[in-house]
Amino acid sequence: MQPPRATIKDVARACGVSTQTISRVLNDRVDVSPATREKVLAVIDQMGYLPSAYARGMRQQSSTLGVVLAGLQHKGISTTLKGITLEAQNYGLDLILKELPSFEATNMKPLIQSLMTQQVMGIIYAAPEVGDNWVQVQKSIPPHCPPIVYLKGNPASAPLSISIDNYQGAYLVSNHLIAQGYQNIAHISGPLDWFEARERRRGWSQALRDAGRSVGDNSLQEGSWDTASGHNAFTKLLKGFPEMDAVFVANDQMALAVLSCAWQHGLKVPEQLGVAGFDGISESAYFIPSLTTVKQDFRGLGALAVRKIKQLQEPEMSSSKVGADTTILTPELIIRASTQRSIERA
Amino acid sequence: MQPPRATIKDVARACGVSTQTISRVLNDRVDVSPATREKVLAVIDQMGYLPSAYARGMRQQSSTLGVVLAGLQHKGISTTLKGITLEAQNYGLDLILKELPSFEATNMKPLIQSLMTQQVMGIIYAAPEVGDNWVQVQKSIPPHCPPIVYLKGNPASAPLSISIDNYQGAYLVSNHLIAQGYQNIAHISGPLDWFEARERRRGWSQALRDAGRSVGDNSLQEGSWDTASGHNAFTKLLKGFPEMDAVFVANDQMALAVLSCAWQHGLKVPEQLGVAGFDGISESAYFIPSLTTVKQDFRGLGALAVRKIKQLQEPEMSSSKVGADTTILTPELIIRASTQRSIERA
DNA sequence: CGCGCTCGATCTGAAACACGA
DNA sequence: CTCGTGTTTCAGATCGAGCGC
Repeated sequence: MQPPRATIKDVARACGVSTQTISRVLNDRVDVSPATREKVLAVIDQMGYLPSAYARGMRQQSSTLGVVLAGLQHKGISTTLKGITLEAQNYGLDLILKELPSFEATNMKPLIQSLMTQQVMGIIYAAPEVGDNWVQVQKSIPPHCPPIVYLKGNPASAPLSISIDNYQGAYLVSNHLIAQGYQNIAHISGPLDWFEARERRRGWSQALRDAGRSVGDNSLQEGSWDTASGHNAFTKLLKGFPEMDAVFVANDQMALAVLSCAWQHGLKVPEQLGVAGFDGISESAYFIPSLTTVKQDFRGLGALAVRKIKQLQEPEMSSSKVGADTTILTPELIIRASTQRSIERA
Repeated sequence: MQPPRATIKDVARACGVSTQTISRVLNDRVDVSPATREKVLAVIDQMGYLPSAYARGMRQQSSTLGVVLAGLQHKGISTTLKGITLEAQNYGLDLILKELPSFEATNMKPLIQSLMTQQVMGIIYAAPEVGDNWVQVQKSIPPHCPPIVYLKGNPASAPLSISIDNYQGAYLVSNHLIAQGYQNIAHISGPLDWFEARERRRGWSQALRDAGRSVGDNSLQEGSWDTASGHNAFTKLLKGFPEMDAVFVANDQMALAVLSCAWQHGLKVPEQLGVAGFDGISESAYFIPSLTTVKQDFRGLGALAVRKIKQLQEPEMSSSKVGADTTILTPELIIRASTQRSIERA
């Protein structure tokens, strides 16, 4: 077999100095003579020595971040994670990832505990707020828990959170549909036990009411975010709300199914039916026709979360213990062909 | 401030036993009397004690997995990661994630070293094989490196690898286009410094040749996997290969752009133009028209990788040190409306 | 620059105890 | 009463690095 991995002692012996000197070189201290330092570095390189994070972690603050998320198959989640990984690497932080097996999973105590066992310096919680799982999370937080930054939930429910103004985005896009002259605007929502889904619905209904329109029960259908569910929901709307001439869909993936279904029924978009989505995934520019949507900066969201945790480590911050630190990002309306009946399609 | 976290000593003191007994309870040993065990568990729960993974890691084999990947924004990659996370949690493994900032990044030595510093038991390398970065990876592997399982690369280049038979998938779908009676079949490839892109192109050209067709330079355009690049590539094909009546696109996202562009030019799919993709992302069933594609089991790929590393830990395996352990998964052809000109579109 | 101690857990060897022969 | 046998427990050394002196 191969020899066990070299330790700091092996290096020390090979250099003819004490382990302390090696340690100093590793940590870039000044009190080592240039000659010794060079010699040590050479030996380290030659032996392929790497310090043990475990041993080191016993004496120092860890530089590991925990991330809890759910639904990696959704583009918004995976893009957020990309933002997190890149920013964490910028700051030299390691990252331990946990994924909830399903959105309904409420018992995350073991996940949080496992992260605490790893001595993480902070936790980014990017799983959606569904039903009462927020309560479950709160109950799962053990004493001595590192700071947790919550993404994409109800900003009111957590002390440290970053979210996107779903209400505002939905209001903007609904208003745009009204301005384009559409009369009967339906909504396909996300699962209504999701906070984000409820906010988007609220933006839609408020925009209609502010424009003096009535909001009937038959103009709303609930989806599950999945493309397939968009198909079902739209089919029901066609039956139950035949006067519909526009629909605001709670995410782009379901909007894709609406476009597909409308095409199969020979409905012309945007002439006979206006369609708008939410999320602003890059593919939406290539839907047929290109999709009007509300763009969220998922990547920026992830990066911001990392920076927030990093800030909490600064000594001056930890003392001031900001009671509530809530950031709300504003989404951006992107107008494309699927809602512009006045002009030629691009 | 709050008191520091409880250690095993605190628990021992509170129970009036030695730390050794606590340790035994934590590790589910048999040699603890039921009374003592219960008492200890109660105190642990009451104090909110959690063992430190660092201290533990100094004496035992770690149960942490390292994952290196690139391109989380691509659906295939994020789905693979989902497979990895869920399977790892099945086995009680922790997971440290590293993402290459770009596909071109070749200097991954620091990433691998950082993982080794964390004493990972194995590494899953799911970044694509691009250009000569394979050579770079090899050079970056320090001595005493834990086993590395490579996903999606050239199976020949790594001892431990899992990949999907891109050649076979491409051959199947190209053959299908031929069988449907399409005469002039173009290809939009991925970036040709990617192994996978070259394999798919090879499958396409071989299928054409086997059918007695010639393969001209003007029937091939290179994309970058991104939807936008599909648009460019297709525009060039329209100009340079006007007799084209079908196109095999190297991934679904670029195929979306082809459908979009064809629609803008008034080209009817599948009647005037057959279109097929690769990957089998769930949205492709809702493209207009629904897309024929080659489905890869990304999730299964990730799960398999975890199991493979797990296997290597079994003592009987490590001794037999299998020289080359290569798994090649077979992709599945999914025939949808975009290539079926004989029948009505669904 | 180095010695010796420390971090928090695990491992080793052996002690303390109960039991029946 | 002593001796083995087996169970339960403990004190002390130990892992690899960092820190004070």
